[in-house]
Amino acid sequence: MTSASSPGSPRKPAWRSVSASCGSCEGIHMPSSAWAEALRASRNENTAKMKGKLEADVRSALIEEGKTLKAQIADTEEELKRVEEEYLRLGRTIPNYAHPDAPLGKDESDYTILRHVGTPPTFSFKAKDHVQLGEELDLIDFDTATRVSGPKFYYLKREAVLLQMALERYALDITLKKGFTPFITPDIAREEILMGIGFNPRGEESNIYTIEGMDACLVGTAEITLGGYYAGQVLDKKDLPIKMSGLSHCFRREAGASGQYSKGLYRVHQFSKLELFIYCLPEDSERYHNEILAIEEEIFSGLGLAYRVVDTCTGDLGAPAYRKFDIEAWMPGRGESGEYGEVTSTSNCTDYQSRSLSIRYKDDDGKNQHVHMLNGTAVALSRAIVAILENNQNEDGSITIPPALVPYTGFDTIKARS
RNA sequence: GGAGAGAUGUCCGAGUGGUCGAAGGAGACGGACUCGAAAUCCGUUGUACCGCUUGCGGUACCGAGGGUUCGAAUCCCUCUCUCUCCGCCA
Repeated sequence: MTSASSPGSPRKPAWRSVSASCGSCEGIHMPSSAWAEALRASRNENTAKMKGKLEADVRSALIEEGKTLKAQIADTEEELKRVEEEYLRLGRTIPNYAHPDAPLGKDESDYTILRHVGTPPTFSFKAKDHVQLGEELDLIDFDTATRVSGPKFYYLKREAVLLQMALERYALDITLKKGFTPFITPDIAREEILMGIGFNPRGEESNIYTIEGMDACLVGTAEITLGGYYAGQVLDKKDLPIKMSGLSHCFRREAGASGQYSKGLYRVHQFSKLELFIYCLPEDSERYHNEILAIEEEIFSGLGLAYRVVDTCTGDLGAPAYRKFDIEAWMPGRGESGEYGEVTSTSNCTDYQSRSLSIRYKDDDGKNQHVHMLNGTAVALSRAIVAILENNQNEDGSITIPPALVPYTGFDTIKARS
């Protein structure tokens, strides 16, 4: 399903955590559409015979023939529609290939750590987690949000509001310097777009909120709205790459997710995120994947946070992803005495999404080819706030603002409340 | 939200049931004329998919989706968008 510009062979879908086949369905689908086309050709031929003046009995014979054809076409098209739906449904269960260098493995424990950057801070006192910090400094109110909206919602208050906005602008400015066009996207998208990007909006395990009475969902990420932007279009080769940087709210059902590792702001139903998205030529996608990762690293190292870069294993890749890198920032309040927690994720989806969304460009021979599509987190605000609060806490209960954010916040410390 | 008008190819624009993939014009490209250019004249010029294959054949596409009919750009229904007027609103 893809062409990789990399040594070695792409990992076959067999290495993924799913199995699927629609070969048998294809064997029915192709002949059906050819037969429907042949019948339509007969109908058009029949129609063409009736153009001039005709004897009455010749005309009525042709009309009778047309009626027969009409019935056959109706039957065939009904069958074709049924087969086509099944074909597409099965097709969506087939994941992308995986990059030859992606680590082979079954689940998230089989990742490869590519590098560690920065040193986790040490504290001469017992470090608090962001939930406690947020409460003591009156920055985050989970309890009221639970009463007003439900569990896993939160109010940001006071300096936390300014901190979030500062982070947004700090990250946006970096992406602007890298040539990304800024967007604020809709927070709702049609189901067909969700499915084209590779999300399943329906079903028990879906992480997506659907909207009653509409064929639309709340987006879980701006990847959906940025990736849907050019759905159905043929792009000019000279306009590639297209680099977008989109801010949106993100809504996730997170059914069943709870416990120590999901506490506080780490896993919530609603957060804001600045997402990077690139449409490019197939031969360039690997290079741009590394570029997105480099921007993510620049954003997080610029905040003075220690992090590691993870190369996700084949079994833990989402269906559209050919390769995925995560950045995990050190979070002192996580686990017993601090652990790494995911703050960004960037995927090269090659032509997987562009095939289902039909996003193409005209190559030098005038043939339409599918573009490659990549996405990555610039900054997920809620998780960045977790990392900043926990890493920059002081013994007196105050929080030091990372110097890179001070021009945006206008203050350098969140003072302890007495 | 209410009333009315509209949506046709790169653009403008004709087309109210079969001879329409679609007149005419503009633009673009090729050619003639010219030392060259302009003007003029002649010709070519939509997209996607499929099959043989460098040309031809087939199918689909006149805002989108459904319907009527042997046959739909054309008739009917629904929706979307644009314009005008009224109402409402950040």
